[in-house]
Amino acid sequence: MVKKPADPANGSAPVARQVPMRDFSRSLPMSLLRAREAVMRQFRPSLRQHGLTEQQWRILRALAAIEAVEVTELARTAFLLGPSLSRILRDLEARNLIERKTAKADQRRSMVSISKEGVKLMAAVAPNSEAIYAEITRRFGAHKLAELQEMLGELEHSLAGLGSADDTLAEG
Amino acid sequence: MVKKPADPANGSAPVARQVPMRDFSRSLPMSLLRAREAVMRQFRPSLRQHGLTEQQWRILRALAAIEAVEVTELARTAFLLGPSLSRILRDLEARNLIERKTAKADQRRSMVSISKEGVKLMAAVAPNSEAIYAEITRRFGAHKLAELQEMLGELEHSLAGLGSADDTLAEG
DNA sequence: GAGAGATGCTTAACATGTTAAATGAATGCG
DNA sequence: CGCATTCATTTAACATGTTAAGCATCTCTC
Repeated sequence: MVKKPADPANGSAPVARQVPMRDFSRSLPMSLLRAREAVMRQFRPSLRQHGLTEQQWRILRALAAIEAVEVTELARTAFLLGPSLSRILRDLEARNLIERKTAKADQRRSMVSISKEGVKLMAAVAPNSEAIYAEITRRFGAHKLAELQEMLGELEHSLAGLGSADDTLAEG
Repeated sequence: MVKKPADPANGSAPVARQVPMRDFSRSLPMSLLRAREAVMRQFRPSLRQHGLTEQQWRILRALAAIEAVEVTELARTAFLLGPSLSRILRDLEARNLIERKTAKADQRRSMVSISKEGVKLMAAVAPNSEAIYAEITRRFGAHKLAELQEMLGELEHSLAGLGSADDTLAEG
């Protein structure tokens, strides 16, 4: 089952290599994507057993650390866009894992907090998560892990304030 | 607009801190997610102007380097799951950016290749992408960028062969 | 060479990412 | 006060992530 090296007399397209670019698989976005997937692959099965998605878990974790937050701030904390968060909160509320009540001062704002049931669920999941994280740290090395996160933070920082406005960088 | 430090007489939930975990925002998955988002934010506007999503662009790039590939191998190369790829190929084919034909030897396999139009589109987008990548490299530093990718690769490697089977790591 | 199982791809169903528009409530200004 | 504007959140619409199921086709074995 070895592929033939080429076959220019194909009829369709000896098209390749006409658009020179970096090796695709070594681009920074791909490296980041693959690395993150490798990490998340470790957590997903455990979360799944508790009926939680990665994003739902992010929200519960964010909520566990505080009394209550506005939706907008929660979106920033959990790194989710408003519409995604809106849907997820609807579902989490239906499952009684969170509670919502509109703020007194400003009727537009909605204060979100984790429920008693939510806390129980977190208590059930957290040990697994911590164990998995510990294993990842052990395999990769605690020092290197800290170094990596440092670099990721710097990368983020060095790109801050670039893609905000509609610069004339595209479509000549 | 400063949040009150606490308000235990709230009625709902002085729930916080009952489930001790790492600081959420400093977890490895979050760091990777934020870093990748910071990078992709730079590319999306340019791609969007050409009516391409990030994933569609990945596929075209992967196809530009070869004559033709089977769908399964393309999925591996572009790091997409089968179902996602299937849908995207359907759309790209409808836009005449790719071509498909079933393999002679094995009727199950479908060989995918980029079309002439696809090549033209790539030629239009590639310069922008390269310019953006160059700017990112300039800002973050070429050396650090290489170092980062090296570490990401190591992370991936160190986690290879962990989350494959359904270990008894979860739900006691 | 016929049926059991494996393989390659697609479809289905549900959850999220992403952008635009809608809704409802606060704010500013005449 | 009346109304346009702004703001917080939700809804809508489309694309993708993710798992499971479906459908051909191929392979292997008897």
